[in-house]
Amino acid sequence: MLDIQQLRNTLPEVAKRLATRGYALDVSGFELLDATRRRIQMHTEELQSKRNSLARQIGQMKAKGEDVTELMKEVGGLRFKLDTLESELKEIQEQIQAFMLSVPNLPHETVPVGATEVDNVELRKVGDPKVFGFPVQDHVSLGEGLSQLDFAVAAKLSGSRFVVLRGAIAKLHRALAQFMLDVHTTEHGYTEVYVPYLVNSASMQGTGQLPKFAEDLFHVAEDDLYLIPTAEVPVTNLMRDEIVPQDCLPLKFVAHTPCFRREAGAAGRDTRGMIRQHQFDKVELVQFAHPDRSYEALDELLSHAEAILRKLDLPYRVIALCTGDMGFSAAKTYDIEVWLPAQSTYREISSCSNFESFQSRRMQARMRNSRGKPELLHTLNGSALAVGRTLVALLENFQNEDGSISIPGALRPYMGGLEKIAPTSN
RNA sequence: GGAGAGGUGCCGGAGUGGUCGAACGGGCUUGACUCGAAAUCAAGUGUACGGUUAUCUGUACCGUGGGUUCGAAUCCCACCCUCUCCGCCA
Repeated sequence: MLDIQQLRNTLPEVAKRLATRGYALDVSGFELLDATRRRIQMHTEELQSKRNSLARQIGQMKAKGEDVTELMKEVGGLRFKLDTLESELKEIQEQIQAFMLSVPNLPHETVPVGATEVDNVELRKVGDPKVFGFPVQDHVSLGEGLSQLDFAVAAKLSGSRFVVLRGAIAKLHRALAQFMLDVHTTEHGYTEVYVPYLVNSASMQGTGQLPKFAEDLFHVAEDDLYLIPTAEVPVTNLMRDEIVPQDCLPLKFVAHTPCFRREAGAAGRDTRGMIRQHQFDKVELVQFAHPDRSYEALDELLSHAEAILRKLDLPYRVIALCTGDMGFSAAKTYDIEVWLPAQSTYREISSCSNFESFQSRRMQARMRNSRGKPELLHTLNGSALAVGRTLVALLENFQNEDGSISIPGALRPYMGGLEKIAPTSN
């Protein structure tokens, strides 16, 4: 949520910046709404003030045993008018709140301006795509060839966009998550947290999934709880309605969780394989930063995600998303894309964003600043990494001609020393 | 799931219809004392939204949402959460 003061005071500039991400701010609609609100609010508060002072007088006079029928009559006359005004005020404030919740974040000034992903800017490529001396297979045929990746049985259990892993590949999947958690906690200074996978609507609103993106979420109607689409939701909401001392910043958390997404708008996209599933695991980094230092924190967080790919010897590139391609809540986003040889392309494996105060304003996540006043802090997060897609990348990049998979050195300690996954591996 | 207790400011904790935005204590800030610190003393210290603007001022907020009343932290209703006991249970 944007700062409503900023909207009032610099409406044309805000509209212009939002236009760069393809969002048409309803300027006149907002102006009308806000002007109406102001008029009703002033009128309401004036009458409330009058009522309060009369009520106070009645109390004082009654205490002295004086007659109050005149005053009672006067205050009674206010009542109907006040009831009407108060409900009008409430309604318009709800409208303004709904409006504010629907406006996306302002792009940071360093974000490249553009309409779609073709305008994204590649910042760097790291590692060279390996040249294979044989026809490469994709992860589906590799995994099914090893009888360790099973989409058919998953469809029987749950439908499309699910997978069952078996044997060494299931273990490799687990190893990846353990490895990532260990690197972030021991080398990058993150505190590991274990969090609920079901959250309430206030949490979803805090990070921006609600109210606009309900169709992307799995909702348990009976309990009005949502399955988390990313650990960002529960971990960021740890600080909802909290005020922390500024010297404890930055707060850095890492969590490994499953993520659940309905993929409602993705019909027909990435239907083959593990790229786009209803359920996948992710190791997520979340930082709460001082507002003056959140962009340093973003660079740092990005480097933490990259570190995993470097340690795994996976070729990747880093992309700065353009204004039109960024998510609703982000002020600036870097994507990391990993090389997938079977598709001869880079595919997203991480997304690292600074949300500035967009989420913290919704959540009222604050710090006490040097003047002793509460001030919104900045929130950041990034995948480090999406476990399922990392598994895909490993299978494809470390495949051998015989269909076996070599295991990168960094993961062998987590695989009981196993160097290669062959059809018989468990 | 059943029974009981409770949810108040940064924290602890008073407050059962009227000047309560809220006693008291702690914390924090500033000042005094001190070479400095501690201790002590004094003063200050909620959030949000308006109006006016270096000031001052109005309104709202005591788990959430309704209701009663001239007036609600205080009374009524519903819901949420926490704790204790019982039941159940990975």
